[in-house]
Amino acid sequence: MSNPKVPVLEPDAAPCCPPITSAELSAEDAVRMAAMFKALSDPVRLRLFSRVASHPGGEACVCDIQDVGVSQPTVSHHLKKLREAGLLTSERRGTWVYYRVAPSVVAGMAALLDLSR
Amino acid sequence: MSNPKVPVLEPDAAPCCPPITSAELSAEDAVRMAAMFKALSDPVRLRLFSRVASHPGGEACVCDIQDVGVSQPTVSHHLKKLREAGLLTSERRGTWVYYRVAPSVVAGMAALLDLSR
DNA sequence: CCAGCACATCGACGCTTGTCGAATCAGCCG
DNA sequence: CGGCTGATTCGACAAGCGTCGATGTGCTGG
Repeated sequence: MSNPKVPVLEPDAAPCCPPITSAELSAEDAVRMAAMFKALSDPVRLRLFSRVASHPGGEACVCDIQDVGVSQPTVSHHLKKLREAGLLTSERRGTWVYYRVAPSVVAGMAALLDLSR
Repeated sequence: MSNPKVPVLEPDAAPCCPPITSAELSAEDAVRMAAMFKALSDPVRLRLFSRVASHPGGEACVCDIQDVGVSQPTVSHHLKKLREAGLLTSERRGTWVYYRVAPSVVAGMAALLDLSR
């Protein structure tokens, strides 16, 4: 729509939405948030995300996490999806590419699901 | 162990997983959690879920939330998906069917995404 | 008992998505 | 340079998903 190559969210940590119990989502917010949930809606992607998130130092090289039972191009494909959704960021350092989670974006999803507010 | 319709907010909150930063998900847990995220990965479903969650009294009749821009069978289809994922429960009372959120399940998803632990 | 409302199911149709092998790009080192 | 390893992109294909109209089911009221 507005911008074809920028992912769903920007770094500016705008938490999108209050807890889902306090008010219903607008159609636009629903589209944005659904895109993030969609990024985590595949078991392989969720495992990759989990491996990055739980990796010591907060980042992981592709070579460290790619053993999830699918081919290496498929891993790359899924990491791209997570990147495009704004949940992961990547950085090339020499031969390797390192991924880390985008904390604010994930925190926004968690806040949305927090029913105790 | 089966407590059919008690609106518990129980230690049943051990359904799946610790925060995703503490350890990587197993393949089985990834499948289970991915199914829940998938249920929220469609904008229409997310809006329906949002409307139920934010409805006064914690429950909503289909007729109150079905105006989300798609046909009535499609709404029914999406509510079924949310039910099958365990995120919503339904109960028929007379002519109407009321939906409400399953708090422990949603709390489990939120806890998984809680990066600050 | 029948008309009507609320909701669910069915069958069909496009579009999207996950997956793979092959090819390509990007650094490193001998 | 030339080969090697790590990672992404490409093209293709089957399966899955969202959507609809038509139809079915359950309940209420006349």
